[in-house]
Amino acid sequence: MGAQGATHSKASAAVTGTERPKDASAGWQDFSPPALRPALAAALACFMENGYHGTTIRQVATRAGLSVPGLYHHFPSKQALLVALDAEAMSELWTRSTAALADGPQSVLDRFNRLIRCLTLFHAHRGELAFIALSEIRSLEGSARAEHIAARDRQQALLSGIIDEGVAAGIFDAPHPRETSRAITTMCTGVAQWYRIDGELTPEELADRYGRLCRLTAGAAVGR
Amino acid sequence: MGAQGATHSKASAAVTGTERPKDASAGWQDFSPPALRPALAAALACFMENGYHGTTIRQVATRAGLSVPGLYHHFPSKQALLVALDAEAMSELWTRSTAALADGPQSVLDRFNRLIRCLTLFHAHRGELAFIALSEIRSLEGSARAEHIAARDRQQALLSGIIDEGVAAGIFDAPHPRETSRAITTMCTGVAQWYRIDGELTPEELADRYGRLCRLTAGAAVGR
DNA sequence: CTTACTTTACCGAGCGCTCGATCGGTTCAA
DNA sequence: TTGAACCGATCGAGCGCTCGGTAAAGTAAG
Repeated sequence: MGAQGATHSKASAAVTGTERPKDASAGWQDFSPPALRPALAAALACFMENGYHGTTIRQVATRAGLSVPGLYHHFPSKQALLVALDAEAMSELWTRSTAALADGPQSVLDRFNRLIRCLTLFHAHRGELAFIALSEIRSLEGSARAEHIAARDRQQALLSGIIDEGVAAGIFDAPHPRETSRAITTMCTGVAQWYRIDGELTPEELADRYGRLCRLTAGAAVGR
Repeated sequence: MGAQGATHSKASAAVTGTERPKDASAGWQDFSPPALRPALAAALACFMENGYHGTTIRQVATRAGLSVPGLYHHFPSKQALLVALDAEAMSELWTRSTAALADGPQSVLDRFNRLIRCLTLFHAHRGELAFIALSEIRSLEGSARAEHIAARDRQQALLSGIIDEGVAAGIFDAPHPRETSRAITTMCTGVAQWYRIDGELTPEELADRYGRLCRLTAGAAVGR
């Protein structure tokens, strides 16, 4: 765990260009508006189809209904599109995760359940954003990659901290907490790779099922 | 290096010739030689660093110690390099998995344990190959993509079939076998994303830990 | 053992094209 | 009158790929 204390609402609204209620404690389960600027939404769709290097700025511009210079009016480079998408993904997940942890009973199992629910809902609702942020790390240039990795480690520490707590308290039976935590993270981020919002399960149903699976994996008493 | 006697062979002629022992039932846990032709090994290294679209033919050629036309003497196109790597990954995993299932006691739990062990060992030892096969699906053109997906579904069916059996037999407690099977697959393939062969754990230690995690996730009696 | 021919393995040079990015504009609401 | 929003035309660099060749090893008839 680290000491990051008072890092509250920052540049997220500036990134999306839209104002959002941003309740600090509640609202981490609300996912109504995608809320990406048109150029970013177009870039996200293109990156999903062909990857960052497989996408041309002409494709992004066409998808955004712009000419190439029109696109460059909003973003200075192709790389900036990727960096903005990545920052949006990481900051939204962090904001929601910390809100979920703060919102409700503070027992280890309660916080574990809410964090798993948050991770699952996020990767179901924001699957494309999460997928690009995860799969295009190596396309991030210069300091952007280091910043992404720092954000990812900080995020990962939320879960592994809770698991360590749970093991110490005897709530979880996990002889190798590192692998347990990594496996659970992988399960949840993996949702972004296959879940479709128009499939059989709602994100909430999925979150319930994954909650149970993750408790099992962590060696907790089952429940539900 | 290698003062005398011991024949730690370079064996590049045999490697290029693509002959392998091919033990039918045992040997699915043996992972000694990477055994890729030089051009393929170079392509794999480049794709790992920059992805398929982010890699140039010139980079692959340089890494293989060849000129560009020299590389094209061995493979007809950049796409053919990717297809060959993908086919190698999928067929090796399939061969090992079916061998693991056939090799030993046939109870549901025994087969489950061996398949998980096989999946974990493969993704630990052949992480780069598995990672490219998983992450560059969308870079496969034409029928190659459909063939990859067919191979992947066939592979996935091995695990989900066993889980269905186990649920029917009361060995596993999994009210939603589809999600359980998908979660376990994700956990095992995820190994390729973070495991380093020179890290703290040997592949065998990792396989033991993941075996326990997967039994927990499937709702089996724990063991070990 | 020579000679003639084939095969394998490669490379220097460069083709046609597309890439990300830019320049010098025009439009239009405030 | 301004400045944000936008575009047609185009740039140099670099892309995947190919052309025409060379050097060496293999093959086999004379």
